[in-house]
Amino acid sequence: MRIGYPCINRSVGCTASTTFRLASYSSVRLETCIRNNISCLRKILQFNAGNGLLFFRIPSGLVPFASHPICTYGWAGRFAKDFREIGRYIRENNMRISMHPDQFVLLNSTDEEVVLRSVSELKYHAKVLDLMRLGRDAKIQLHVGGVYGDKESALERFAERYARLPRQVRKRLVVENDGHLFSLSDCLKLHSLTGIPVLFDSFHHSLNNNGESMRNAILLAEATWAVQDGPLMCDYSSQQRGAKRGTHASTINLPDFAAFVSQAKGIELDIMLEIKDKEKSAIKAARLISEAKPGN
DNA sequence: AGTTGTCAAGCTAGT
DNA sequence: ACTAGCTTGACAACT
Repeated sequence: MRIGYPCINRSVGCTASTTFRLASYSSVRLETCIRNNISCLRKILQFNAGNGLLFFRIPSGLVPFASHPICTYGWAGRFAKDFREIGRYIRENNMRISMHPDQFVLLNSTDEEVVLRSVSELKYHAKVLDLMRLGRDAKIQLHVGGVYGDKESALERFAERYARLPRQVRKRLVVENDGHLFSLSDCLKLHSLTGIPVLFDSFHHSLNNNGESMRNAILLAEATWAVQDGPLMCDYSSQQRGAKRGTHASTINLPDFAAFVSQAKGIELDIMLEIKDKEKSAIKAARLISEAKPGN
């Protein structure tokens, strides 16, 4: 079981997703920005390795404007060697990687333009992982998208468009249950239509479910992952005490986390902690896991 | 130096 | 009609 956190590390003193305004775009500006982001990504991965955190979500903003028409700069060639080195570091340390395109990526939109932009953005995400030469277990996670007034046809549109995606994208794409529209059972329906693996978000599941127990839900999601896809990926968060329902906790509640892990007993999975204090909570969780392991 | 309006992109639910 | 929320605030113009 690998433990990780998404995108931002507040200890290393840099971010791997610095950006700039479209209005001030230039290839020089972009190159500088990418160089800084890549260098920070290295630092974060080293920090993670040193702290037993082997699961990380690479921010979508690593290469700003990568899928925008303004970007004609050959960043993939220019930074090919850097991506390869980072990929080697990831593999040598047995790390797991995910990416999560932002809310504008909607495969099932009723607007064809939105779909086209979404596919470009997905290709960019796949390109980053391919440049790192990561295996098929490095995943791109997406929500189903909007309902557009009819959930069944929204699911069908996703399935149709998934089938037509380039292989490089399709082999990495996984779908995640969300907290108010598409539940685990909706995602499982999508899996039966397409074969797409289902990334299980435990917090979303607690907000939006069809009565499945936590353990049963984990088992159902786990069954959608083929061997080549790697172990089941899970997003984990807990409710901030006293805050509005759906608010992520500011720091990890270890007893809650231990209870979740016990629900997954005997199931191989990697867990990403969507908790506001990021690596701080992840380190606590990873320590809990390694102390619980016999022989450690 | 610190504050604040705005930033490529979409949709839903709550107010 | 407007805004918060979503995987993640930060850029850049202004005071």
